[in-house]
Amino acid sequence: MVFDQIKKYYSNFIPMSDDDWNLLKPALRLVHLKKGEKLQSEGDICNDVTFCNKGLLKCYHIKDDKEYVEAFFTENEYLSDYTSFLLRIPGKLYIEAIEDCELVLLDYDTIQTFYSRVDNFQKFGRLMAEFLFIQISLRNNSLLFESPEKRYINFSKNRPDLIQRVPQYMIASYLGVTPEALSRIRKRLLS
Amino acid sequence: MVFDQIKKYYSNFIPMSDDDWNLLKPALRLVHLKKGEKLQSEGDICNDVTFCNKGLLKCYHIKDDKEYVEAFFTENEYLSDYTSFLLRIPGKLYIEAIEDCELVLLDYDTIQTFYSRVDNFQKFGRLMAEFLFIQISLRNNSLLFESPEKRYINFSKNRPDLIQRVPQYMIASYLGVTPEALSRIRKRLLS
DNA sequence: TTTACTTCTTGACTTAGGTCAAGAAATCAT
DNA sequence: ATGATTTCTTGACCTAAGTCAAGAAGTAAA
Repeated sequence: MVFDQIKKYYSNFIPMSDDDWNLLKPALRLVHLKKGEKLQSEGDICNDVTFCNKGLLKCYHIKDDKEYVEAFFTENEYLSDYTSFLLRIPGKLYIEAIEDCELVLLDYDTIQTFYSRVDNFQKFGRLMAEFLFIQISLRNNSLLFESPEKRYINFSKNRPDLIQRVPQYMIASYLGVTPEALSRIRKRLLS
Repeated sequence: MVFDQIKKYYSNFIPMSDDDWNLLKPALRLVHLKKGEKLQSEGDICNDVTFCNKGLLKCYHIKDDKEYVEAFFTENEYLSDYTSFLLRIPGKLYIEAIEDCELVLLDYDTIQTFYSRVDNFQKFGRLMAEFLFIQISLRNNSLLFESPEKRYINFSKNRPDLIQRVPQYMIASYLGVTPEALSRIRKRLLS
C-alpha cells in the first residue's frame, strides 16, 4: 500500500514496531504534485518533511533572477528545507516537481510529539540528521576541492538516472556552473 | 573548574540535571596540545568528539601535497571528524593545533552508551547533528553561490577573531582560493 | 641585532569558466 | 506533420583565479 515505502525507509534507521507504526501512520499525508508545481516557495516556513514515493523534485533558490539548484530528490528519498524546518524560520528554497510526484508528508508538530513520546523516534531524528550531515559534507568537499569537470564525472557515475531524467541546464546549476560551461565540459570529455 | 565550559555548552542544548552531569563527568578526558601537534591524522578512525576549552585548531586534508582547510575550531566549539566518527571508518582529516590547546574529549563508546541510557542525551545527539547540519549547509551555500571575494568579506565580518589569529594562507585555503588570490582580493578591497 | 625562516605581496603568463548572442537540435502541443 | 517553445551547442570576448618565480615584510631564534 501507499505507505509501504516510507515504512521500509524508516525501518532502515530504527526497528519499527507495529505499535510505533500504528501511531505514526495516521499522521502521514499523501500528496500529489504535477510537473512544474511547487511544494514550497521562498519565504515559506517549511512545515513538513517529505518522502518521495514516485517522481522527481528539485530544491533551488533564486538570486538575481537566476535559479541555483541545491539538490534533486527522487524515489525513496527524504527531503525538506531542513534549515527552515528546524529553525522555524522562513526558508529561501523552492521545491518543485520536475516530474509528476507522489509524496508522503509528515508535519513538524507530529514529529516533535513523536520525538518526546517515542524514544525510538528521537533516535531516528538523530540518525536522520547525522545522515543528512554526512551527505552534505560530501557535497561540500566536492564543491570545494573538485573541478566542475570532476564533479560532472562523479555525478554521472553516482546518479546515472538523474543524467537521463534531468535537463542539462539544471544539472549545470547543481554542479555550480553555467549551462554553456557544462556543454563544453561534456564536449571535452568526449575527445 | 576545567569542565565548566563543556557543562555550560551542553546546557545550551538540553537541561543537564546533576544526575546526568555526574554520570557524564567521569568520562570526560582533559588533553593538552602544543602548537603544531595533531589530535588526529589521515587514516585514523575518529574516536572522540572534542570540545575546545582554550586554543585554536584547524581541520584539513591533504591532496596532491597541498593542504585544504575545512574548518577552524576555537574556544567553546565542538569538533570532530564527524563522518569518520559516525560511520566508524578511517577519516581523511588532520586535526592540528594552531595555538596551544586545552581540550575535553568524550569517546564514541561512552556517547553511544549515553544515547541508549539517557533519553536527554539521545536528544542532545539529535540537536547536535541538526546544528552541525545547519552550519555546514551555510558553508555549502557560501561556497557554491558566493565569489571568493564575498566569502572573504563575510568571513571577516563573522570571524574577526580568526582573521587576527590565523595565518592568511590558511584562511585562503579555507575560503577555497590560493594565498596569492587572497592577497589580491585584499588589495582590491582596500581601493 | 643578526640570521634564518615563515608568511605575504607582486609580476607575468595561462587557463577555465562567465557572459552575450546566434543558431541548431530536441521536445511539445495543436 | 507543423509550428512554437524549450533546451543545447558554439563562437567571440572578458575576467578572475591558478601557477611559477622572485623578492619584501614580518617573526622567531641564536
